[in-house]
Amino acid sequence: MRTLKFAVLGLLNRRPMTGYEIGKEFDYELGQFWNAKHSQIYPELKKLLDEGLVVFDIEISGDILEKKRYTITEKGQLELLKWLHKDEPVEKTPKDIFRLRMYFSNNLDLESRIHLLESQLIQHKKRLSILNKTMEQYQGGVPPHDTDRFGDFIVLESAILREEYVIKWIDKCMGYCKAALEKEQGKAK
Amino acid sequence: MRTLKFAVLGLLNRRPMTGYEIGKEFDYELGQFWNAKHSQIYPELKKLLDEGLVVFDIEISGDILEKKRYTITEKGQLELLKWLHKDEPVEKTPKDIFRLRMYFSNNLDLESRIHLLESQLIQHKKRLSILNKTMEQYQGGVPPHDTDRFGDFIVLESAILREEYVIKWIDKCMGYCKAALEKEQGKAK
DNA sequence: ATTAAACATGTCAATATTTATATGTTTAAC
DNA sequence: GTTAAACATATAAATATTGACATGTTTAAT
Repeated sequence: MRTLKFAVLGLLNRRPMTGYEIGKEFDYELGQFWNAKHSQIYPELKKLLDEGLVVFDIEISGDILEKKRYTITEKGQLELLKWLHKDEPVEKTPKDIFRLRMYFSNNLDLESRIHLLESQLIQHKKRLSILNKTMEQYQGGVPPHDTDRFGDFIVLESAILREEYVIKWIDKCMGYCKAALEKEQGKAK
Repeated sequence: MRTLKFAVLGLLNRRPMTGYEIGKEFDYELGQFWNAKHSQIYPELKKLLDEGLVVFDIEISGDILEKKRYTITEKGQLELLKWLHKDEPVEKTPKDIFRLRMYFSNNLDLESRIHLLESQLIQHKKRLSILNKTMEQYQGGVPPHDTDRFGDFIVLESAILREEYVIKWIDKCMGYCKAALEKEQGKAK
């Protein structure tokens, strides 16, 4: 349903941007829940332009480099608002390769499983610590509800809670595997 | 990286199945983290057949209906095992339309936001209650680590924890919006 | 001056996924 | 006997996404 369309419109509604800058946005807070490569962004911008939802100005950077700075049109804002108001049913849960792997993990010996879980745990803890670091800038509390910062803040919070849940789950799995391993080793004695 | 290939191999490694039955599997525990439509499954089975990773027998059901029951080959099992052992880096977090919407939610009035959050909350609570119901069958504790049930159990647990985190997040967002609304109404008085 | 990293824009091919179209059989309920 | 739901297989078209190819400029460091 062309979600990228609305991701781009939403970003341009914050401020005019070039395609490159839109791509950069996916490196920050929003990137935790949406992203696209430049090979998808540029064609999407072209489409939005054709539909009259955005316009662009050429900006010269340095001597000759032409940057296209896109601005959302009134029509674009209207479509964005309409989309934002939509009360759509919860999506089906997203695909997750690691869980798929764990679903079949009974085929792995316990040591391999523990190794895989450990590796994921380290990475998620690292990710969480980065997210927590990012959260430090919000010492002043929740940003005003009518500013862009509000959106930044709540998705960051979601990302943090998400990592916490994943870590909790991995810990549990690790507990099951370690308990089984000890039981096996006890029997072996 | 053809993840569906391994999802199918993993399922066929549990027991021989028809394409239709593979599709059904995505309705249960596994469906929380992987799924595919039959229009993707049948071509995938054909590919696996060409690659010698599965074989099939024709089974007659009723008078004439031919069912193709696929079985994983030794080669298929080897590939599956190799894939299961792979220690791959954590994926980038999956896309989520509702969070994208909330990211731009500063453009919505507080009432609309609360309405959208409320709608999501109800749906997630319902989903959680279904998952908890499913969990009831595991009264006997964690299934043995070398059985299929183990996989069923841990992904179900992950799904439950996930819903709990989402609900926690939505509650927080709702709290922010309601607080802001009260503050606004206080000012209006 | 040189160089590397970041900035900047685009297309193309391949892969993945969804939606629609197509065609039937079997089973269980009425 | 009829009917509806579930079972069963498959292809085609459209959409979404990724990875590779292609080309160049600007900025900051050395």
